[in-house]
Amino acid sequence: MVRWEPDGRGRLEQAALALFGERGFENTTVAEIASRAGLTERTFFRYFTDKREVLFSGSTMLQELLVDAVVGAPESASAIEAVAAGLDAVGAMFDGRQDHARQRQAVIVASAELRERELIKLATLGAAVADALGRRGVPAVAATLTAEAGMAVFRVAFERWVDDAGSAELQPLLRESLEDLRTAIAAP
Amino acid sequence: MVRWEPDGRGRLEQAALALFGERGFENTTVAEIASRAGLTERTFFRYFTDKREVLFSGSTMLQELLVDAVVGAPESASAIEAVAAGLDAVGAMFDGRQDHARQRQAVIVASAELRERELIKLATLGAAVADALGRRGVPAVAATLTAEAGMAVFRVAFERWVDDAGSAELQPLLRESLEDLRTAIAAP
DNA sequence: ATCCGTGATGTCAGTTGCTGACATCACCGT
DNA sequence: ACGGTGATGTCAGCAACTGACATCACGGAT
Repeated sequence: MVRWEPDGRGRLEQAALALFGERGFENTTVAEIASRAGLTERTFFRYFTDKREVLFSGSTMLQELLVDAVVGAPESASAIEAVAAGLDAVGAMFDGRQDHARQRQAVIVASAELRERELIKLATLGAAVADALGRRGVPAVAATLTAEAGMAVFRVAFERWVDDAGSAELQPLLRESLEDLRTAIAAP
Repeated sequence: MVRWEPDGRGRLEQAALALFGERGFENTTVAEIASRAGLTERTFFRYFTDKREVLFSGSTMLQELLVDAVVGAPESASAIEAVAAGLDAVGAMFDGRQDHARQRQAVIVASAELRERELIKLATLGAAVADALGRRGVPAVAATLTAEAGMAVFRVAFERWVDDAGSAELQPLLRESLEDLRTAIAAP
C-alpha cells in the first residue's frame, strides 16, 4: 500500500474544475478543492502559486508547441506564415478536446479573475511568439505586431470553436479568421 | 471649516501612485495608501473595488472617447478606418501626459497583478470598440478582429511612446504601427 | 431657530487567499 | 538496520476584502 494516492496535482486540477463548475470560482474555497482531492490547503499552494493557476497548467505546453512550430517553419516562410504554421500546430493539438475545452471555458468566462489570468497567459504566449520571430530575423516591431495579430486570430477562432456546436475542428476556423483579419485591415 | 478635505478619491489615487513607485505594488498596503491620503482602509474600498483599480480610473474616459470617435466616424469610412479615427482621438488625448504615463507605466510593468488588470481593461476596450463597429453595421467576426487589431496597434504604439525618449507625440506612432501591421500580415 | 434626513467617513469583526517555519513518516539506497 | 529524502501536514500570521453598524457636519424643511 502506497503512502499517498498518486498524482496529487492532477487530482487538484480535476477537483477544482468540478467545483468551479458547480458553484463558480468565487464561491469555491481552496480548502474545499484540497479536501475533495484528499489533500490540504497548504499542499494546494505547493503545486499552484495561485487559486487561479489550477486551471492553466496546460499553457506551458501550448507555448512550447507554438514556439517550436514558429521556429521550425521553413526558412522561406514570412513572419505571418510562420505564425500561421504555429496556429496550425495548435489547432491540431485541440482535436478531440472540444468537450473539455468547453467546460473549462464556461468556468473562465464566468469569472472576471479567471478572464484576467487567461489574458495574461495569452499575452505571455504572444511575447514568446514575438521572441521566436525575432530569432528568425524579423525586426522587433514587426515581430510584436505579427505575434499580436496571431493571438487575436487565436482568440477569435477559439471562441467560435467553443461556442459553435457545428464545428468540430479548430484548425479551419483559425485559417478562416486569419483571412478575415487580412481583409478587415487591408488598406482601402 | 469643512468636515472633510475634498476629493478623497483623487487623494487616494495620488497616494497610491506615489507609494507604488517608491516601494512597489506588492510591498504597499492598502492601509498605508489610505493613511497617506488621510483616510481609512474601509474608505479606500468604497471608492475602489480593488487594490489595483486605484490605478485605472481613467480607463472609462478612454473608452468613451474611443467609442464616440468610432461611432462618429464618417459613414463612408470602413471598419478599420473608423478604428483609426478612434486611435487618432486617443492619441490626441495623451498629448502632454507623457510624464504621468511613464510613471504609471513603470509601476504597472513592474507588477504581474497590475499587468493582468491592464490587459483586461484593454480587452474591455476592444469589446466596446467591436460593439461600436457592430452599430455601424460591421458583421460580428470582422468587428471583433478589427477591434482586436486596433488594440494591438495601440499597445505597440503606446509602448514605443513610453519607452522612447525621442517621440513626444503618440499619434504618429499609432499611424505608423497600423501601417506596420498592414504590411506584416498582408498575404505574400 | 430647531430638527431631521443624508452622505461621507469611521469602527469592528469576520472570511479567505497566501506564506514561512517546522514536524512527520513511508520509502529507498547503502 | 539506518539515515536521507521528498511529499505531505500543522500552525501561526499577514493582508485583501466585506457586511453591519455608528458618527456627525451639513443643508433643507418646519
